[in-house]
Amino acid sequence: MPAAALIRKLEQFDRISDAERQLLEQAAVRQRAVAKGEDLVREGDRPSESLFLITGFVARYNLLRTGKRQITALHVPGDFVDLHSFLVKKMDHGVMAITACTVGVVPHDALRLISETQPHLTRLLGLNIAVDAAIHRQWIVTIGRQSALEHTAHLFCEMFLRLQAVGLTEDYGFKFPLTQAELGDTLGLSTVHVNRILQELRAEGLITWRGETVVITDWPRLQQIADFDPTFLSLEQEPR
Amino acid sequence: MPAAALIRKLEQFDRISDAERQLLEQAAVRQRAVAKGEDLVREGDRPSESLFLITGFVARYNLLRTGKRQITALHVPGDFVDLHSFLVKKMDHGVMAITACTVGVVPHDALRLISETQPHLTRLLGLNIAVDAAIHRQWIVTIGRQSALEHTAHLFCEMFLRLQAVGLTEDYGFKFPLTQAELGDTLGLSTVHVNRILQELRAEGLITWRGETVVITDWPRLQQIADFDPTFLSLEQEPR
DNA sequence: CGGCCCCTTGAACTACATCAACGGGGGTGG
DNA sequence: CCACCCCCGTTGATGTAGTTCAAGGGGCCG
Repeated sequence: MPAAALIRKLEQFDRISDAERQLLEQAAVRQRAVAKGEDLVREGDRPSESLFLITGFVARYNLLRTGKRQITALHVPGDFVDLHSFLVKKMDHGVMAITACTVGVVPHDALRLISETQPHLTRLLGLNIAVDAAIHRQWIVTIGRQSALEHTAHLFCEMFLRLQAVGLTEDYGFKFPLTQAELGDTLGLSTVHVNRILQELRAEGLITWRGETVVITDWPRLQQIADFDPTFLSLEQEPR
Repeated sequence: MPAAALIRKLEQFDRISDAERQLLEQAAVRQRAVAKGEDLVREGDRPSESLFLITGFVARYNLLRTGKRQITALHVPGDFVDLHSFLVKKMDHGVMAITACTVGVVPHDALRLISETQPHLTRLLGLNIAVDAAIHRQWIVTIGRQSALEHTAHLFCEMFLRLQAVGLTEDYGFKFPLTQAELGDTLGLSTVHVNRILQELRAEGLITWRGETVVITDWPRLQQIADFDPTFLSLEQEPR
C-alpha cells in the first residue's frame, strides 16, 4: 500500500471514497528508494511520471549562476513532490533528497486517466497544487518582510503543523533533518546567521533542536513572534 | 465576449476547441468594474465566484501585524486572479486593484461543472494554478538570493514576457502602473531603495520608466543581470 | 489655490553577509 | 584498529546592502 501516505494527505482536504482510494493505489505503480543527497528530478527534465513522498524529506531548489542556492519548498511524507510536472511538462527546478527517502511513482498516464474520469480526485490534486502555491506565497511574505528571527520561527510553526497533519509529531516534537546550511538556503540566510538565530530561539526558550529532533517549547509565543496564521495550509476537511 | 482575455491566456498553454471556447464564454456570467485601490477579494473571504482580469493590474498581498505589506503576485489581463479560491475555499490573502480594472466573473458552480465534464479545460485551469506557483517559486529565489538590482531586473524581465504573451507590449515597452512604493512591497524593499535601484538601472541604460510606461532598452543585458530563464512561465503551446 | 501623493535626495543606522578559524563526531581507508 | 578527514556547528571580527528618518519639490485633483 504505497499510496497510504498520499491518501492520508488528500484526506486532510476532503473525504475520499473507497473507490478513489483503490484508484490511487493502482496509480502508484511502484516504489523507489532514493539516497540522501540524490536528485529525484533535475532542472530541465521532462518527467513522464510524478512522485509522492512516502518516507523522508525532500527539497525543491534553484541554483543561480553565482552558485547560490535557494530552496523553494520542503516536502514531507504524503506530499506530491512534482505533481505539477504532469501539467507543466518541463522542470524549472530540481528536487533533491534531504534524507534517504522512499517515493511512490505515478505515471503521467495514470494522472491523465484520473483527470479524464475522476473529477473529485482531480479537484483534490488541483488543491494539492494550490496549497503548495499558498505555502510559496507565505514564504514570499516571510522572506520579504519579516526579520530572520520571525521568519525562522514561522518556518518551525509551518513544519510542525504540516507534520502533525500526517501524524509525524509527538507532542511538540518532530524530526527536522536539515543541516543549518540547508536551513539557510531555505530561509535565504547565511549559515552563520542561521546559527545565531537558532541560539536566540533556544535562549528564549522557544525551541530545542538536538540531533534531528526539534521540540517547540513555547508554541503560543513562537506563533506570536512569527505572526503565524495557519489558514494558508487549508488543513480543514470540507467538501471540495 | 468578456472571456476573450482568459481564452487568450489559456491558449498560451495549449490549443482550445471552439466548444471549449463557448463554454468559457458561458461560464463568465458577467463583468464587473473595480475602482483603483479597491479590494476585489479580502483576506478571510469565502468567495462563491472566481475572477479573471480583463483590463488593468491587480496585486495579491498580505499584511503583517506590524503594518508591513508584501505583494505576492501581480496579475495582468487574462490572468485568473483567484481561481484557487474554488478549491481552497477560504482566502488567506487579499487582492487589490492597482489600477481601475474590469474583471470577468465565473461562479464556482460553473467551475465545478467544467471540472465534472471538461477534463482538458480542467487541466488547463490546473496548469494556470501551477504556473502561478512556479512564478511564486521564482520570486522566492529572487527575494532570497539575489541583490536588489538583480531582483528588480528579474521582475521587469518577467513582466515584459507575461505582457508580451497577451499582446500588451510594443517593442520593448509596456504599461507598468505601479508606484515605487508598490514596487517596493512587491520586491520586499523599502521605497527609498527602490528609487535608487531604478536610478541605477536607468543610468546603466537598461530601462526607462516615464509615467506608467517602462521600456527595456537593453534586453540581453537586463536578462543577463537578472539571471533570467523564462522556463518557469511555461509559455510554450503544447498538448496538456 | 491648497493639499496630497509621489518621486527624490542626504545622512545615520543596523541586520545580515562575508571571511576566517576551530573543535567534535562519524565515516572511511590504510 | 587507528588515523585521518570531512562535514557540521560554533564563534569572532569586519564589511556592506539595504533600512529608517527627515525633508523638499513637482504635478495633479478637488
